[in-house]
Amino acid sequence: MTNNLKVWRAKFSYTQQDLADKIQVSRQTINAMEKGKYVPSTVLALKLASVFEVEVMEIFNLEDSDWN
Amino acid sequence: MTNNLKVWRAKFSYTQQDLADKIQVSRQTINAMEKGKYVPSTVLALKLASVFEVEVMEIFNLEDSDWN
DNA sequence: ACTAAAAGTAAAACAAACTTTACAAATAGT
DNA sequence: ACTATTTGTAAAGTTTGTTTTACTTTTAGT
Repeated sequence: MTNNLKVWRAKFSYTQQDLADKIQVSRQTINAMEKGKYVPSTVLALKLASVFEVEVMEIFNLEDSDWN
Repeated sequence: MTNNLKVWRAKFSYTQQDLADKIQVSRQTINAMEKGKYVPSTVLALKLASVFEVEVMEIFNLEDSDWN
């Protein structure tokens, strides 16, 4: 799975800390997400979509490898 | 967070096992999700959305309590 | 160049997702 | 009613998400 978190965050001029506060996670969680270090929970995905007012799929995308 | 998994699954006449196979998890994982026993990963949410060809938000919805 | 803010990273600890096995309860078809 | 299929549930175990603390590196402003 890939994500455009960094792009959306830039678009809103939020720091990682700003975004972390908004969705109530630690800054490291935001950082690790942007770095693709792990797959966040659906609640986090929905919260991010809510913050940026977009669909989840505009932030997160499945890769072919997710189906293997 | 709530979900309409059961409704979507019924709409497609899939058994829990069918759906489990499609998104490659155990049947118990599907069952537990439908029962709201835990929050699935974003990969699973995206796979379900893909199977049912809908947006993630048509299956999963945030509750007010998710923001507290 | 200096400084402050932001971002990257890492390890330890804890919480939660997900699997496996196994069995009981409910549902549907004949 | 009988049987097969489907669903519910539970416990133990493994894996992975998330937090906390802390330190280093990068970026931006003056």
